Amino acid sequence: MKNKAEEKLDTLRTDPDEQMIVDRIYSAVMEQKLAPRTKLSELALCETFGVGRMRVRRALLLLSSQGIVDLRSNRGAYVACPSADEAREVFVARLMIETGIVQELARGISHEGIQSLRAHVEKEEVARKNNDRTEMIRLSGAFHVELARCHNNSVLTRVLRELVTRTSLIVALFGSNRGSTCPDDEHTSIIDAIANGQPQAAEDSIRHHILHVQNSLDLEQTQRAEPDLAKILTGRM
Amino acid sequence: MKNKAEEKLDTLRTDPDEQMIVDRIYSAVMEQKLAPRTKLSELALCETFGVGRMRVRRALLLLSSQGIVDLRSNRGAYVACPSADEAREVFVARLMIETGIVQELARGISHEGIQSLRAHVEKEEVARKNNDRTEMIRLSGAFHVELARCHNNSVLTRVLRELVTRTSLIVALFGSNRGSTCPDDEHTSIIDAIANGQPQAAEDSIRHHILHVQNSLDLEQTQRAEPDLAKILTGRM
DNA sequence: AAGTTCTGCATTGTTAACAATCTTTGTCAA
DNA sequence: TTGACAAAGATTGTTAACAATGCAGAACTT
Repeated sequence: MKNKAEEKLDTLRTDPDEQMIVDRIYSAVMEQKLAPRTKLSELALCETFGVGRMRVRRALLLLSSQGIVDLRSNRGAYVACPSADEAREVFVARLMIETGIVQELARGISHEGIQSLRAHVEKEEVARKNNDRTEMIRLSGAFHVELARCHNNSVLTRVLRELVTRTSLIVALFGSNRGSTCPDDEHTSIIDAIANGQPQAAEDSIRHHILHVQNSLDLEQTQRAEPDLAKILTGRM
Repeated sequence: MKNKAEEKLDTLRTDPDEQMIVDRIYSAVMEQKLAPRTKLSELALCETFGVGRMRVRRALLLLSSQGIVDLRSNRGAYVACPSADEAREVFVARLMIETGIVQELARGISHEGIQSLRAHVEKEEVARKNNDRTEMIRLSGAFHVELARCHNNSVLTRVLRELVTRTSLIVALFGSNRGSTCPDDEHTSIIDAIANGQPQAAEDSIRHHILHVQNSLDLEQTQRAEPDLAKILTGRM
């Protein structure tokens, strides 16, 4: 008989396939390769990932439960298109959670934590030098998830990953001109405050940083997309 | 042709059936009617809710993505059984989010918000007088979700709902003797601080309150359940 | 009697066919 | 030309059968 201690915990909850699809779509959204309102047809995803329809549908359900994808009955899955109100909610939640995280990190972070954060910013600088826009966008968002990861809290990490991804959608929708990536020096100053054990400074830095992103957006514009298209195409441009 | 303005937004993402199943299981866990490790067989759920297997499986997938249910490959779905580490994560997250919420509520809450909170505590008192244990447990948790709802932030509300529900599981697993329900006066003092516009007092109250719950638990016990059972049944009791 | 292996049953996972809905295209009438 | 209507095609939603896995009990061996 098998030893009780050898109980297998290898029975993972979600199949690798499924998680892979979810992760890939997450990444694509974060990197702004998938724009809001993009249709995600089941057939296309099946072919792309080489899996059956069931897996795709489960992945889409998970994505929709996290606000990354909108499922419309009998009409398919679309990359989510957050409203201005939803956008504000996301920023409020991010402010609350991220200020809390950096405060606590400043009160005591592991050495490896600091190192991984510095290494991250290093990568950002490289991407900037190489003018690798996709990588820059990806790393800008990932930095914030990395902060949560340093806190060693899987709940907060998961939530923050969702919020950062939705922020990508929001920037794509409401960004004035370009996908404003986080300026790298702001990340550095956040790390410095944490490393120096200054909770208040860390909180101020990240609040300033998040507000900086939010203020670069135009969340007040009357309407979006749909009417634009209609007017542009019916009117004489 | 249909008017553009009449666009139907009625295409809800999740079918009512599905959401109903999820909600019912959520409620049952919150009320501690569903204990951790309880098996949720597909057949039983199909019969209970009178729906097909697909709906049940989708509901279970959603629940598992929120840590309420564990899906074990080829072995079925079980009510989640959080580890002590996960429990600590939940409390850390709750402290961070809830202190943030009450602080901001204290800086400005709508009149209806205060009223709904007071009404909620009223209900708790009634349940207490009636010795309605189930209702007391339910309301104790719901109060915290209600705080988030007053903040008008659907993201935070959803996260907090998940955290409160997982807390029910944690209390069921690690509670010393009984399902310790939140003492009603602590809720009242939180509301008072909010109503009086005292962010710091509100934060202190809720921190004290959450820590009170956490400290009533025994998160340090060496092992749980499984080994106990083995020893009890193999040994001569 | 204890333990091991084997067989049958129950439950879950997957697939494929079918049904329902939406979108598009083409036709017709005003 | 514009609008409405209808049919064809494509996409999604659902169901049911099948396959695979795990579990429990019986039979067998030592």
